[in-house]
Amino acid sequence: MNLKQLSEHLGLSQTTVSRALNGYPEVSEKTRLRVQQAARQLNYSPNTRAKSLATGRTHAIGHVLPISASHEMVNPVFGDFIAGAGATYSDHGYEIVISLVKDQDEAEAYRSLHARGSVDGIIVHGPRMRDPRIPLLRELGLPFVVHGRASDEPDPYSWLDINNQRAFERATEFLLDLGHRRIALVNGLEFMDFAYRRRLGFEKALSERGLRADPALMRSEEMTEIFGYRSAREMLASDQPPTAFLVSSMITAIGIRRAIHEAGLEMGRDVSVITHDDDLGYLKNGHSVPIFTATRSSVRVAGERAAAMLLDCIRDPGCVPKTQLMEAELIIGASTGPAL
Amino acid sequence: MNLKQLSEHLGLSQTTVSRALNGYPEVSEKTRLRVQQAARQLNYSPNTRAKSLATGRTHAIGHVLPISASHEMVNPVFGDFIAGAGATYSDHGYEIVISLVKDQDEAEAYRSLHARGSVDGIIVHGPRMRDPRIPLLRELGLPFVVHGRASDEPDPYSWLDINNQRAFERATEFLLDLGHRRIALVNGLEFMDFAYRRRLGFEKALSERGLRADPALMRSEEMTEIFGYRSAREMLASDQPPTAFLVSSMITAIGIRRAIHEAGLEMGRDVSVITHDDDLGYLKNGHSVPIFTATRSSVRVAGERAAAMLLDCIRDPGCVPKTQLMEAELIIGASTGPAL
DNA sequence: TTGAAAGCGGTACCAA
DNA sequence: TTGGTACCGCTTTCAA
Repeated sequence: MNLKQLSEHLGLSQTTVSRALNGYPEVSEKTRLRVQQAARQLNYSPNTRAKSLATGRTHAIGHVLPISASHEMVNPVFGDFIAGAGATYSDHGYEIVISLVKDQDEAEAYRSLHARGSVDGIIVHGPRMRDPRIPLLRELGLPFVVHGRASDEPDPYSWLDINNQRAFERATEFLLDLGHRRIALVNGLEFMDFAYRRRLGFEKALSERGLRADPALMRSEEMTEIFGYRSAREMLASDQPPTAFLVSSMITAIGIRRAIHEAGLEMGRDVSVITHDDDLGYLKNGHSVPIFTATRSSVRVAGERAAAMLLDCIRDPGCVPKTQLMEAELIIGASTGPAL
Repeated sequence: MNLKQLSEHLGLSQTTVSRALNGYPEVSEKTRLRVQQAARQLNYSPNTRAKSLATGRTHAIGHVLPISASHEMVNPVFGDFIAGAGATYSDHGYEIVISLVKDQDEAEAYRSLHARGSVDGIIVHGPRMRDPRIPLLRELGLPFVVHGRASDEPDPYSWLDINNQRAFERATEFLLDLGHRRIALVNGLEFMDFAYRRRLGFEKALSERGLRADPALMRSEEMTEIFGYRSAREMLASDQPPTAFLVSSMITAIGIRRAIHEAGLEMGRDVSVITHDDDLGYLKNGHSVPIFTATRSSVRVAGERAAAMLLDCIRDPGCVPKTQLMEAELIIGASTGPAL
């Protein structure tokens, strides 16, 4: 059922039917009602492709995911982020288009997404400290919101970020308060902005107590499980093993748990582990309660908000860049969820 | 840059340029080369919306994710599945459209996706044992492949599934071999097909040793963390606590680990845990090695294959339904990844 | 081997 | 308040 068929069925012109369905004021209430009813009854939905060709709006948002050639896995927080964003989009009649792109030809992906006219706007995931995608998108004139930040980007742009620095600062302070002095930082690649900021927070907390970060206890790589396993195994085998681990990813934490286990140690008793992106934390010194920094539900909320920012920005093309910094829910000594 | 501009620039008709770019044989090699070069140079990409309006093909695949109103979280395996599917799609010039849908109005979502003409085919996620989506999609004539199966569906349809029954059967056998007799099954909702099959496997392994599943050790609910926590806490506090847990989701396993920890027990020493969907398993009886059923990378491969099946099915509209059963990589006593 | 022109299914301007 | 019609950017038939 298309517009032509519907209008013939009603004995009206396509114009009138289109107007009635899209809420234009110049159509009489009587006809509008008749048209709406018929549309519902005959199960008419306008063809999105035709609509976007005519209007120049696609009503679709692109999410471009860089996939590193080496491990090809998607960051697990992505699912929660997209769930939040998707809820906002569908409230406003937008679709999500996902583009998985090998990181070497990312710029090309944005260019082509724009040239082919398949999206009205873009959410940028996984920003680097200096990220060429930002000037590129600006040049293309394609509205975008960055999930995260690019510290070295001089010009303003819209972003929404978790306060990574503060989260790791607080987690470090917390471990210091418990008496830990040898705290390991198992971080992501530090050209990624979030990882850079997390290290800043870690170092800041230490230096404010007059301590210095020990390079032997700091690792930075792509956040795989094997990386966590190797890092923890090496550090635990050293002369001065860490008493606590601060970890950037739940996947990496799996490897760390395994190394701890293989070393004959017990988490929470012999070694403490705090993980970003929602995993169960284990603390020594009598603290058997879970610790998170950044829960899955807060990632979802981040998705909702980023999507709302982007839609605003699409609606008002002259809008000035907006920014939003969310504090991570660092839950210490509390429960993991509602109504426990 | 659109086709008209490009053709004017070349002094050719739109027809010829279109033919040259789409590999039609009737255009001379000389013009084809000239056209291709100009297209590259001027950064021309055909507008997807116009193209799909003209051809009736959208070159987009829909992935509809049912979101339960209660917890609104996306199953974490989805990210890996979509990564695999996306790789296959982009090799063939297809886009992914994600639709997040509250489970009550799912049927409507498929209808509208079809009526609005936004996809050429659909991957169905999270099938129930009897799933109304399958007859619906058949009726709509929209090509689809089910990720999973619907046991009660009488007519043939295309699916790709992990052998859930066999995976849980093997994991149960393994625990029985280690001497476990009180094994808990913490399962997903059993109207979901995968959960039903996992229980079958669990029960089969027990009954083949002349044992019967103890209802007190079997739970089935939506796979949240809190569900895992509560289930494990209750069972561990009973007169006859389990010595091992077989768990359907890495998220639920987080709650179980927490309950074990709070009970003053240690995983791998006092209690064994084996989790589906890639998490670290902890085994008592001297087995400190990791155990998985269904790794993240196998989920990725499942995505690749399901996508390939769907594309086949779109290319050949008269194709008969195809099916594919993948054995879960049940890794016991082996390493978690390559080159450990 | 090339081009003109009629769609694909809508929207939106202009006229009635 | 309604309808005719030109377009949006591409494909495809038919004619040259």
